[in-house]
Amino acid sequence: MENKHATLTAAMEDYLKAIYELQATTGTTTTTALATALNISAASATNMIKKLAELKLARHSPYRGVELTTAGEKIALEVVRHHRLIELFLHQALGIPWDEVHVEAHKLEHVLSDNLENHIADFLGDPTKDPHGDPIPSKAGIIADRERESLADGAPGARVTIQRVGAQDPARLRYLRELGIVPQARVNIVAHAPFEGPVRVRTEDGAEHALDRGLARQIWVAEKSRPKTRVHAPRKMIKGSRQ
Amino acid sequence: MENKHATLTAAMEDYLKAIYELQATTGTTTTTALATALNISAASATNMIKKLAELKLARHSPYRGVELTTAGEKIALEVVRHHRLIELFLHQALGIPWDEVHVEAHKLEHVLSDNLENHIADFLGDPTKDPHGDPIPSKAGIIADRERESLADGAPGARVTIQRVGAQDPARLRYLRELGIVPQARVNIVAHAPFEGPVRVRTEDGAEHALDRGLARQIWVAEKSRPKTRVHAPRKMIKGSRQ
DNA sequence: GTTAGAATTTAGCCAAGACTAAATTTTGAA
DNA sequence: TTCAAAATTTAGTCTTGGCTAAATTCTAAC
Ligand SMILES: [Mn+2]
Ligand SMILES: [Mn+2]
Ligand SMILES: [Mn+2]
Ligand SMILES: [Mn+2]
Repeated sequence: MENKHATLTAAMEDYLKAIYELQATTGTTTTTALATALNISAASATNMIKKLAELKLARHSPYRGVELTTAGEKIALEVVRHHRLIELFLHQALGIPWDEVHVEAHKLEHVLSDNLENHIADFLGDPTKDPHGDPIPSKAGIIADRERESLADGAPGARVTIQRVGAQDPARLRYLRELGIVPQARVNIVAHAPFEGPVRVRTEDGAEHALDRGLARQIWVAEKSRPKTRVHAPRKMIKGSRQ
Repeated sequence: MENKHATLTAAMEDYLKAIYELQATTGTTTTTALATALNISAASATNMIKKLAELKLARHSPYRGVELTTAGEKIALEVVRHHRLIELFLHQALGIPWDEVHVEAHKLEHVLSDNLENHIADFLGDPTKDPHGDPIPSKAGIIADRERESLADGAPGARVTIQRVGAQDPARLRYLRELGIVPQARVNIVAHAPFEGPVRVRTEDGAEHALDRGLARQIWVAEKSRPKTRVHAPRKMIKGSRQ
C-alpha cells in the first residue's frame, strides 16, 4: 500500500488547501484568487497549478481556473484536519487564545506525522470542531456541511446559537471574544439597521452590541440551540479578559 | 532591536545544531563528520559551511574543519532548546514514548515560534532536562555541563543514578526503558566483564542485566543520587509496557 | 622525503518555488 | 461588433540546498 503523497512539499499542501477552501466558499478557484489567498504572484500560482495537474491532484482549464481531483481533495482535507486539530490542541492543552492559533497551525500542519496526529486526536477525544467552530474532517476525509445562516441573515427577534466564526483577523477575533461571541454562545438578534448598516445583537450577559454587517456575515449560526461539547478553554483572567 | 536570524532556513538550523553537538561531544567538527551526522554528501556540507561562515555564524579553516562563532552557538542553543522542550512536551502532555519524540522534535523544532516556545516552557514549569536527561538550554542560552561518568566508567559495587541516556536508536531506547534504565533510576554496577565485555548492572527491581559496553558508555550517571523532578510520564500499560 | 589513499573542496548540474516582464486570451463596455 | 483592460500564461531569472565527478590538499606508511 504505497503512500502516494508522502512526498508533497509544504508549498503544495498549502496550495491544495487554499484551492479547497476557495472552492468551498466561493464555488470556483481562479488563478488570481489563489494567488491572492497565498500572497504570491499570479505567475507563481499558474506554475504550481500546472505541477499539481501533472500529479493528477488538480485539473487545470487554462484561462478558466482550477479544481481539485478526488485525490487532491483527499489531501486537502488531510491538511485541513491537521490544521484544525492543531488549533484545538494548542487552545485546549496550552490555553493559547483563539486569535493566535491559526498562525501557529499554518506552520505546524505540514510537519505533523500520522503518529502525532493520532495522539492529538486521541488526547482531544476525536473532536469535530476547532476553536472557531470550523468542522474537523474525520480521518476518513468526511467533513460536516457548512452552516447556511449567518448573523446577517437571521430574522430580528431570533434567538440563535453561534456555530462558527469565519473571521481570521486576530484583532476582530479578540473583539468578538470580548463580546462573548464564540461558538456555542447564544445571542438574540435585535435588529438590522437599514442600508447595510450594523446588526444589533444581545449577548448572554444582557449587553447589546452593534456589529458591522460584513463581520456579521462571517458569523454563522443555527436557529435551534444544539448543545455541543465545549470547545473553548475556560478564561483565566477575571475581567477585561482577552481569551 | 533587529532579529538577525529570523531568516535562517531549517537546513541552516540543523547544520548549526549538528556542528554544536559534534563540537560538544567529540571536540572538533570535520566536514565528513558533519556530512555523516546530517546524512548528506561531504560536498553539500562544505557548501553550507561556507554559507554559514559568510553569515559569521561559523569559522571555516579549509581542509581543517569548522567551529561556531558566538553568534552561531547562540542560535544552535536556541534550536537545541526548541528540540528538547518539544521532546519533553510531547512526552508529558501526550504520553508519547521517549523513543518516538526525537524524530517528531526534529521537524517541529524549526517551526516553533517564540510565543509557542514560551507557552510550552510555561506549561512544563521551565524544565531543565528532556526525557533522555539531556539538559535544556535556558532562554538566555545557558546550558548545564555534561556528565563525565558513564555506566562503563563506574566502579563495580557503585550505586549510581542514571542522569542521561545518550542512545538515540529507538530500539535501544525501548530496550532500556523496559529494563527500567531511565533518568533518575538507581542502579548498582555489579561488574565489568573483561576484554571490553558487557557491564552487569542491577536495577531497582532487583533484576540483573548485562549491557553491551558500547551502550553502557552512552549511559551517563552520577555517584550521588540527587533527587530530581520526574521527567517520565507514568506508564499506561500494566505489563510488557513499552514506554 | 615520497607517495598512495583519505579527506576536502571545486565545478557543474538539478529541482523546487519564488519573482518580473512580456505575450496571450478573455471579457465587458461602447 | 469591436477593442481596450483585466486576467492569465509564458519566458526567463534567482535562491536554496541537494547531488556526482574531478581536482586539490593532507597525512601516514614506507
Ligand atoms: Mn500551511
Ligand atoms: Mn480555525
Ligand atoms: Mn531539525
Ligand atoms: Mn533528547
